[in-house]
Amino acid sequence: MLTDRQLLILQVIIEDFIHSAQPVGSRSLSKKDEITFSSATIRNEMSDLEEMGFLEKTHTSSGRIPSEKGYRYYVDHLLSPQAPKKNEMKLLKSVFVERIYELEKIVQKSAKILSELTNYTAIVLGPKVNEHKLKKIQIIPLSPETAIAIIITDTGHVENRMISLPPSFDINEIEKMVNILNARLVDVPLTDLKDKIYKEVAVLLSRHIQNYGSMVSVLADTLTDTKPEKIFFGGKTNMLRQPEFHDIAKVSTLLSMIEQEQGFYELITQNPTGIHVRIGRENQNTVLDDCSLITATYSIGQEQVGTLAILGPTRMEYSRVISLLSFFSRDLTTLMTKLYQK
Amino acid sequence: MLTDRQLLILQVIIEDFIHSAQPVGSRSLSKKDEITFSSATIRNEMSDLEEMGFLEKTHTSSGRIPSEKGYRYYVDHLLSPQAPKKNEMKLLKSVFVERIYELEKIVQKSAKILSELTNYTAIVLGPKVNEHKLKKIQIIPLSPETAIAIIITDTGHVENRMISLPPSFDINEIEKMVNILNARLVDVPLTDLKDKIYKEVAVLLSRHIQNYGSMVSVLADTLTDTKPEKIFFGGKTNMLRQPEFHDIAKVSTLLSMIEQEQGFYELITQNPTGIHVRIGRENQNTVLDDCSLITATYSIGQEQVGTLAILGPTRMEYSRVISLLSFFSRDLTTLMTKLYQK
DNA sequence: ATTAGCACTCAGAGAGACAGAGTGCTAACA
DNA sequence: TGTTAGCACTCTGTCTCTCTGAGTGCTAAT
Repeated sequence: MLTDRQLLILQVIIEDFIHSAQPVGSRSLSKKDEITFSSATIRNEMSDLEEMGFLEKTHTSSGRIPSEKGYRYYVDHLLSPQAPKKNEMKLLKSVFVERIYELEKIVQKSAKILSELTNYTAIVLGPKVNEHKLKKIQIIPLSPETAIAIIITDTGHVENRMISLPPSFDINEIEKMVNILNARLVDVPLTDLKDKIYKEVAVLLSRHIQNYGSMVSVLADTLTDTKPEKIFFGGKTNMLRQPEFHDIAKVSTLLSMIEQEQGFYELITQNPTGIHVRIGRENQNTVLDDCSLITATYSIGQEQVGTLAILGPTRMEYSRVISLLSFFSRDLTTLMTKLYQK
Repeated sequence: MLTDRQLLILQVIIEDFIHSAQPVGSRSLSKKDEITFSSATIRNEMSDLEEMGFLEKTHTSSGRIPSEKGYRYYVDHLLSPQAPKKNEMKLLKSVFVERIYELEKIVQKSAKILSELTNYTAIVLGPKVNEHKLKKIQIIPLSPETAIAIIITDTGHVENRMISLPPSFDINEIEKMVNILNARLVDVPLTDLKDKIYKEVAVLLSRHIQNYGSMVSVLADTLTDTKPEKIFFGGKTNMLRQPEFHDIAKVSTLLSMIEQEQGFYELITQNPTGIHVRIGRENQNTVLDDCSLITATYSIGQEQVGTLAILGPTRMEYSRVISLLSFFSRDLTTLMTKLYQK
């Protein structure tokens, strides 16, 4: 439906606009090497492209800027994947050379590097904790009424939570209880803990522990109230560098949304495996009307565990970001699989 | 050296400017209830105050704004402490009514509430971890080469770190080692751990564990590489709401500094106990030239453990913020003392 | 010592002019 | 018939000018 020439023009306009942030006019286009025809011809084609909804004008006699539909077409059909440059690769790999083991630290560092490399905001969804299996439970009494429960998963994730002991609870029975818990619950996925506690462990505890009743519910609550997967951000204020956000009123709601890290969980987990691009209003959130979000997933073995995302203006360097994300998610998957696959 | 009338004028100008963010003119001043003399008189006094360095003009025929020296004088001599309002008090107290036990969560919530109450950026320095004493060490093997070390302090702080086991290390000896460590190191302040490991524990380990040498250094490194006290922020983007920062160029370096949380540790730990105000260039940091920082300390028992701080424009509601901080730090001290004092 | 009055200053808003970059349309061209 | 040259037109951004309002500083009167 689009001629080759129209495709070329659309592509060049979008790529020009991505770098200049200025509406692109026919005359400046005609000067480019890849364009061999005159500005008048370009004007005609532009006019057609506008009619079809791929381009827009900011005012009657301005140059053209891509519409959301234009970006969408560009992303779907015109992208030329470009391998990251040497020095970019080096920076990417730097996440992996340091000997870091904790999942969360790797994830955090990833967010930092991705944001530095792109100059956009990086959002990385950490590993899904509750699909991991229990390695060990520890309960350490602090005072007659309080104790710390520590849960260690097979992926090296440690979570700890204060619990208040039931008043009737005999502190000396903690060790006994912990033994029972460990004997029964090791290798159980975190999601199944609650169930298992009520179904199996409660009975056991009742045999050995006095006043076990209230303790069971405290335990069950504590152990299953696992945090949702943690989100890490990098370059939260990078949006300020984009010329389209040089207006405080516009950027401030966006920045507070980013600061509070709210709503991003749903936003970046909507997509299945692979790389996905959501442009402007496709995000279904007025705050993000001028933003695009690119998401990629990473895995441990076959199991998808997390998401990488880059949030930038709709005028985003799609091909660069997509390449970076696809390289990075592949490397991250390799690393994670090596480190954590059973 | 300043007459009562000059003091009154200075105070009214500052308080007016704090609320309006506009230069204050003689005529608008003369209309205020507390001012009984004419605008011409005020002009004369203003001129004197300017000569003495307490006021400034933005241009030759503008109204006056306070200088740093003016704010300083105001903070030192003219502040009228005002008790927080009922609903503010209620919000303040809300940190304490929920049954949260972990120090860090209390601290984090404090930052949030302080920032919401003031509309400025709150910075809260968490408890000094390494002055706390070791309650328990756990080492849990994950794979033949890696294990997790978990350190629990008497204040309920849990830290965990992956360690890579020396290749020659026999995984079955971990339990033995942990027992030795716990027998020797419990109740030792975190700061003294390294010393104690080399001086006392190494000898013991050498008797019971093969290849103890490399393990000792791994342990010592791991256990003493404690993070510095953690800093929590609230309202990181609140600066955007201040009219003096309605210019992106001005605010963006400030915001990135806040985002990276860098440099604030030194900034807010400079002061001894009590409430301190640093105004504009007193902060010794060009990025903060237009900002003021108010710090307060809180304690557990007699031991000072942390700092609360509010970062705002130099045109800050000093008296309100100071009152809030002093109330809050007192309450926080009470709570922490009750919860954690031995 | 205080105040009224007046000349002066400056920022900010609004109007008009102008250059530059762009468009759309028409007519000529290959 | 598709392409191009040419021209009239449009809109933005910038500059300048003017005007107003809010302010000052100074002087003379109270």
